[in-house]
Amino acid sequence: MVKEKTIRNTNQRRHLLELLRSTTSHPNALWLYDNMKHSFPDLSLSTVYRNLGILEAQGLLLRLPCLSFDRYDGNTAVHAHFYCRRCERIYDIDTGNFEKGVFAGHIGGGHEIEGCNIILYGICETCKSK
Amino acid sequence: MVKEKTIRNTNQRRHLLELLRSTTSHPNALWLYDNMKHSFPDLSLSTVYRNLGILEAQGLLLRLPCLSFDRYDGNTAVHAHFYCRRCERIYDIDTGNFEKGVFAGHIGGGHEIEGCNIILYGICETCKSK
DNA sequence: CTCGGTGCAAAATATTTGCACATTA
DNA sequence: TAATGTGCAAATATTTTGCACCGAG
Repeated sequence: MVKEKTIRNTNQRRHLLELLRSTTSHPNALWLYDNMKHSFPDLSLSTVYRNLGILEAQGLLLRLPCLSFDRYDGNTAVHAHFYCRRCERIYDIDTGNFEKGVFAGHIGGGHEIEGCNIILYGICETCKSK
Repeated sequence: MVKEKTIRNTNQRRHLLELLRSTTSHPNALWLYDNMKHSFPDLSLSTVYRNLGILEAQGLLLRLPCLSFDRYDGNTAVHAHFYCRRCERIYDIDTGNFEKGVFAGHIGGGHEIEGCNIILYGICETCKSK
């Protein structure tokens, strides 16, 4: 048995989560840092990053996987991607007409939707069979 | 009328696209750079980045928006996101039971799917009405 | 011959880590 | 008081930019 680390309840982390819950603006680490400076003048950005990581691991927040771009695909047809969190491989997934549902107005509110990215994640077939 | 820039057809860019089309591994810029070094010993990483940008603008490749993480959401319920490419705001989108389709096995191949991120993009209601 | 493209170096951006000190339980 | 957490500085990692030269059209 590996001993679990005790997670302490620090002011900084509690405040960070409250701040994040008080807004719907999906801020980044820097915004959270700036907005905590009033209450914690000595706050460090690394503390924000570390606590975001901890809160994420506890399932208390979501990290949005959608805005920083770094891998490329020569296949420009509409398709989804499956990301294996074990081997980090990315697979193309044929979605058939699944995306159509999006454009058929099932979801989307009043926004003008130009496209849609679907990223599935989990453990891939290859890793599962090991 | 603004004069369009002529896009030239350079060896590096042609080769880059061929390389990207020859693989399904969704490489990043560095991988592409490394694999082009044989043919272009003097190649620079910036050239790779610049050409990826050009090819993307031409619709000849897709940039995957799924692996580098930098914005956070205090709402941990299952929901999708809408990203406005004009104002860069992110909106929460209630998808009702839309995601269920994913888990119902409509798509996914043989992989073990743990979750699913749906990111819509376009122009938001507010920007549209300006 | 002209202007877009390239390589190089430096800058900008974003995130992580090592370490000594502070704080929680 | 024994870890865990924090601030700071430095290290990483990734992408962008300035500039002089190169080369496609």
